[in-house]
Amino acid sequence: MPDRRTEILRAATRLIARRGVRGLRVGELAAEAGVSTSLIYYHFTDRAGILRETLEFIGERADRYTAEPEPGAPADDPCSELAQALLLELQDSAEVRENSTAWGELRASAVFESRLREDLARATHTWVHEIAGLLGRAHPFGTAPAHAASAERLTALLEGLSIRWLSGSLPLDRARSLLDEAIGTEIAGWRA
Amino acid sequence: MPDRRTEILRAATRLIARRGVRGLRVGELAAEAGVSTSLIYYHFTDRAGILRETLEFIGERADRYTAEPEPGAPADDPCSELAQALLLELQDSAEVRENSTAWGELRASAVFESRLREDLARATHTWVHEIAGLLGRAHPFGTAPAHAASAERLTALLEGLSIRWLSGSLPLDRARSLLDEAIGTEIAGWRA
DNA sequence: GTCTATAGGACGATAGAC
DNA sequence: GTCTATCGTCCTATAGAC
Repeated sequence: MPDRRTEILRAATRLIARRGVRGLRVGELAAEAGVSTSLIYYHFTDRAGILRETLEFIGERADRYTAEPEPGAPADDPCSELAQALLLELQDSAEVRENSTAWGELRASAVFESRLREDLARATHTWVHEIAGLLGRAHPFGTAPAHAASAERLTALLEGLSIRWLSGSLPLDRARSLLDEAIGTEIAGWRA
Repeated sequence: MPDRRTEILRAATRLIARRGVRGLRVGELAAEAGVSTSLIYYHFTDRAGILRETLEFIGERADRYTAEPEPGAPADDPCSELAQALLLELQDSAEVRENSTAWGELRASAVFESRLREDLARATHTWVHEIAGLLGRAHPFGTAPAHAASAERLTALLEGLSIRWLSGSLPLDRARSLLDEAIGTEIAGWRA
């Protein structure tokens, strides 16, 4: 039973994914959330504040579905568990597309708004750390710095492929196979 | 001796790099270019048209400094030539930073504006093709599809690292070393 | 906490002279 | 080709009732 505030943040995420940060209109957000414009300003200081809090919201939501184990798949092998965790973000489902689009928007916005940067860096670090943990379980003999470097490369590659997909420069299945190969290459690198 | 039109495009690139596509105001662009607002509308159809043409401009300019051989360095080895071509885009110089920032902005904008997508896909393809060509010279025995895949991965990784750098989630030297290692890994993959 | 109504300003785009 | 002046709209934010 989410409160109004959370409903507004959810609506903001949907709207940012649909129209972009630049296209987010406070009035439109009110309509999407089914409330009045002034209620938005009751709950948030201003438009920039909405953006900032939406980032946190997206960061938390992204953590949730990355951490969540797949219900249908067994995925006992930590190596394929890693592959799944990353490939999960390159899927043409409404939720993933929405999250990826919104995430990309906020990443791009942070280049120009310093207030967003700190939160974004923290969320990024958390994500990289999670992937590094999976890598550690997939290959326990690698060193922690090597896992960290691989995790940074793989997540940065994923973001790069993701925005190419969303901006129409790369078909989804091509992005998936490129990422899949990169995962293999990173792991193979340790065995050498 | 560039004409007014080109001056406006240059000013647009500067401004997009400074304030983002979202922050580009036609009036501000006029001031930056030292002309009147209405002259902008004489040379371009509307705000979206300015954005589209600025993308082409950036694409051409990026080609130019990627293709250009370094004046000081010998760089006979095609392998280090490749590394240079990619690492050149992760440098804290005004020109690179401006181009990378503007490129990232237009990439992000294309997610929501279909008119931008075609140009962007073409510019991306050209870039990937150039890098694939360098890979072909660095390792003539690899297959063309393998070169293409590596080029796509490396350029996508570069874009991912670049925006993390620009958005304050990754220090520049860290981004450089991560990319450097990835180049080594891609090339090592063929030898195996 | 939530609404209606509106102030106040910024911005894209155009008209028309030179 | 380039300017000055301005229109009309859209949008953020607030005032004030309930």
